[in-house]
Amino acid sequence: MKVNFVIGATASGKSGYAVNLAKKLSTEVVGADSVQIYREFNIGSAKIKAEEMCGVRHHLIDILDPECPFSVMDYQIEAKSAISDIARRCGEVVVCGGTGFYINSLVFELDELPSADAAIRARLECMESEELVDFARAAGMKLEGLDIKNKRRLIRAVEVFELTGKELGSFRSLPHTDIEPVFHYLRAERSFLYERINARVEQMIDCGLVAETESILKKYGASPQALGSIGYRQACEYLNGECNLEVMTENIKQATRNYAKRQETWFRRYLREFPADVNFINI
RNA sequence: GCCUUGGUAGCUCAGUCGGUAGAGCAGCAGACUGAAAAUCUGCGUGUCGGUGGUUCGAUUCCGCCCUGAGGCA
Repeated sequence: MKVNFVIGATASGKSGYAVNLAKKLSTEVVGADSVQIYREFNIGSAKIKAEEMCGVRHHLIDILDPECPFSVMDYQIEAKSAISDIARRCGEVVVCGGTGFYINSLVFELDELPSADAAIRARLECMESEELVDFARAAGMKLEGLDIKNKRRLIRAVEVFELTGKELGSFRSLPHTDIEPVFHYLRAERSFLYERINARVEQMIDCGLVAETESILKKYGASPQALGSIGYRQACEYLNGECNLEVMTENIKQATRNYAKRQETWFRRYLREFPADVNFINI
């Protein structure tokens, strides 16, 4: 099954491009964005507005309440089902988003790993990285190939080992799914992209990012995982009195630029595996 | 005009009891299997403000000049 993926760094103009492409192909759009999944995270996630959809139906945007946990596996299940439904009705499919990890789950199968286990994570979270390494060794786990300085990954690896008795690396099979991707990669000079990001952050703040964050905090507390994402995290710091508005603005711009760079690193490497299936669009 | 204090990496600053210098951030490059807008890794030559002097050797000590900040008149 052929699927169009509209990808690129944040603020590269994916949403608008995807709407146009979907209109041309008489089809619908599936989001691939880990924050836009959530209702109420609108301004800070640069979620497409109803009027900007121009009548094109969008899937996997606004499907969850803020307090619901969500992971790539959940994404894969939901997105695959939406994709086959759209393919059956419209023929073509457009997926659009900047979460490379989610895109990946549609192109390569995820191995049958256990899901996150809150109790195990809570227990491991209390340890320092070095303690975790000793703990894993003592449990008989092999550590080669593991990024032992990355606590979050280390915890995941130990979690998988405790639940299955096998190393995370031993699951690595990653077969292709039945999706044949065609990538539309939006790209720009780094400095130009950074200017667009700076301008968009100013816009988000003018449009009420702080008020949006405050309202989410009021309704759900600080626990929603998306509150840790760019924009919301800094707005929380501001609301906690940790910085003033100007510092918050600069911090959001900075974090967004850093993120855009990480996205480009991901996509650059990723697209090397599909040299014949990439349509480069310079913005 | 005088006094004090600063001028070192793109930015904020450390340091060299005289042997030409290093952190954080930025920037760049990279990793990525159920938290991924997350998490983590690697990369540091710059007339040490200018110019004279002392010295084998000065960014470091001394003189003068330029310049920022504060104070006294």
